[in-house]
Amino acid sequence: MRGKQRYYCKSCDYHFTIGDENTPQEPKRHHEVTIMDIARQLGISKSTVSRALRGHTDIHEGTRQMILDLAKELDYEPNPLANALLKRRTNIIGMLVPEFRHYFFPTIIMGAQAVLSKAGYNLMIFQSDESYETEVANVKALLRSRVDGLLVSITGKTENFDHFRTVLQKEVPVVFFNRVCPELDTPQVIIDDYSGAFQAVEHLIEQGYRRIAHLAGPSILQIARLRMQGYVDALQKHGLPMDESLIVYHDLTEENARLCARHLLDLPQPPEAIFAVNDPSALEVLLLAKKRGIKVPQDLGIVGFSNDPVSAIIEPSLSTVEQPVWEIGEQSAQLLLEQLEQPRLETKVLKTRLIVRDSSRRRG
Amino acid sequence: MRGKQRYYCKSCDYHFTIGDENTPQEPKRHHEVTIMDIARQLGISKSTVSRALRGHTDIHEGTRQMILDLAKELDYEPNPLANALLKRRTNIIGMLVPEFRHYFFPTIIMGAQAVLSKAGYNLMIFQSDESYETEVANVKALLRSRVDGLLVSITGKTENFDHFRTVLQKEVPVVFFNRVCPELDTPQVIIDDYSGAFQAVEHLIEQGYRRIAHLAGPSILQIARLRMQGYVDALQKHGLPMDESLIVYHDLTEENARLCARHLLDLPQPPEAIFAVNDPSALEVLLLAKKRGIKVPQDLGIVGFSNDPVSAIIEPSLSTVEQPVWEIGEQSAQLLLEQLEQPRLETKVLKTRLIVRDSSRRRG
DNA sequence: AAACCTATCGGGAAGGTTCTCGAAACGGGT
DNA sequence: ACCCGTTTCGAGAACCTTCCCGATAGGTTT
Repeated sequence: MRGKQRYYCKSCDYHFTIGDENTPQEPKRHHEVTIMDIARQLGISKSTVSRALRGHTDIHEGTRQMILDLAKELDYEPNPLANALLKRRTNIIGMLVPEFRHYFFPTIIMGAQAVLSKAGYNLMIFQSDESYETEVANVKALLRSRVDGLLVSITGKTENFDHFRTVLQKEVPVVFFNRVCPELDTPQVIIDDYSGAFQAVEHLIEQGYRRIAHLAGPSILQIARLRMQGYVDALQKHGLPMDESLIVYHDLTEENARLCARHLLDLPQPPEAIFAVNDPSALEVLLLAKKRGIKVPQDLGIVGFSNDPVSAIIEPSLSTVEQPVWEIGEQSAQLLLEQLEQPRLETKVLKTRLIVRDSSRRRG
Repeated sequence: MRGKQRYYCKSCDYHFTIGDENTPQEPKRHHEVTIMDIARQLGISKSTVSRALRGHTDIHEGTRQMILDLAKELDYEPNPLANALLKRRTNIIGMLVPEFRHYFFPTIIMGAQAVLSKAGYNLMIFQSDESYETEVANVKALLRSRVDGLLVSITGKTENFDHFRTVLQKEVPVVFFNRVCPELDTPQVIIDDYSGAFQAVEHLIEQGYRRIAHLAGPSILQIARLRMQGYVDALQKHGLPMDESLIVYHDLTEENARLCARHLLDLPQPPEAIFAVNDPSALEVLLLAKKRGIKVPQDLGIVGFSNDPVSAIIEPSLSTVEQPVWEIGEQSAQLLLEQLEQPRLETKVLKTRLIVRDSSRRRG
């Protein structure tokens, strides 16, 4: 069996036998080692090889060893394409994020990747760049690629969810994280945005700020609505009036955040403090205030959301609401893996924590 | 032809005909619309359908329309797995970066993705986390996934390149960018590190700094060696002595950068200025200096490399050498696409530009 | 009328794997 | 010597597509 003449094609890493049959079969033009090669050399069937490699039970121990040895010697790698075609499983997870310039989504991706690669899945990442059309196109592309599941954080402009309905119709599981979809029954990973925002605004009130503005996100996003609600309720709890003119919505792009910051500081009666929906936009406020010589925190208090690393090193350092970013990735991936086993609805809510820094501390 | 009774399985989005043959064939358990479905319903062969869909020529115009119409009606999507299996092309490009917490690599990825997705390729991204073992494992995983090509930036610890030799042996094209592999004949996208570093150090000298240290990268990396050489030559040109004790190497991790920064500032006779191999490490120096009350730029000049957005907003703002990050991604992808057509050696060198900011300006 | 040409289409293999079903082989019991 | 249960293995279909090679039909030419 094992003693046959084996040849090795150096240029392309291909092993083959000559005189196996009486036909001196020459090496095929392009050779990837397949289970058929192993079977031929061992004079057995491909079924047997497949079973041995797969660790199936009813295989003679000697035969299995022969196969395993030869497979290692030939450096055999199973072809995932053939497998995927047969099993309708690519072992690829699609991930869709709005952007990854800042630290937030990259970190989530890393968390997800850690979990998924341990489970034998690879990641295909797309970014919608806050464009609804791109998001739809990306979902389509992901579906075309036959990914096994989807990890999604939607854009700030996504109002129509038909593209995700298509996904669910094809029985491809979807887990939303951070920016979730409220009208679809899918598992989600979110944080307690409401209480995070509430704490942040209450903290500002405690520091003596009264006219507190909110640089909000697009109200179609749940995170934006919840943070807004936290803001509103905190004001109300402390008997402060809510001034509509102090609420300004932005679409989560950098330029737009800059515009909104200017709008707020240009107000005839500018706010004493600003609670921003995320750190990048809070940062825009902070930078503009610095440029104009507005004293932070004395004349303007600022609190952001998410604890971007920049917030700690900017001067004055930015108060913010920390959220477990890496863990969001992990949990989302974990949830998706469970969906792949058995679909069931589940929402994970992670905790936030207020980090008070210099941008909002003007007492004790 | 078209008038046959068609049924539609709502739960799984499957169209089928009954009474097509005399056997009332019921819908298969799991149904994805295939070209066979189209062929069956039209009473033609799958070859014809395939050709019509592929835009082949010798097909009757009427037939083609029928096929195209039905394909659209059934929402047919070609199965890329079957195609990939047959053509040995997955249309997936593997990308391997050391990390993507900072702005640098994410931006490169975005640039590459823009080019690749336009060309019909998808991206599979891995990060080695500055670990050689992870890099090797990732390359293997990418190869197992049968990617069509590789876009790689190596770790700071990669001395052995056998894993990339394996890739080339399998005739999978590789393009290195930023952190390239010197001993392999592959296309690369780099920047003029040498002159960038030279300018940076010369600028420090012009500002009157004399004892200039270099927080270097691992010397096995070409970028680190070139930047080091620029540093050395700039000193020499201006007749400054080179003090070995002022050169300290770090492995590009954050913790290690912090250690090295401390080491430099703890020196019995500390440097007057520090040129760092990249912005994140320059930032560590800056932060430590601030913490210790060392005046920047008066008592310590600092210049980084890469122009991370944080550098512009930190206080004092960080002088740095700008490089066209997005373009590195674009060009790498472009080069890889060319490799896929026809392998040929090419190295693209992009320009850098010194940006002088507050951390190094103490004159004029 | 026979031969030929062109336009259009079908059959079947290939790509690499897994899985079902069934078939040998072998040992032991009667 | 026959039957039966196990153990071990092989044949072939299926997954979905593309492509090569022929085949058929109709019309055209001689």
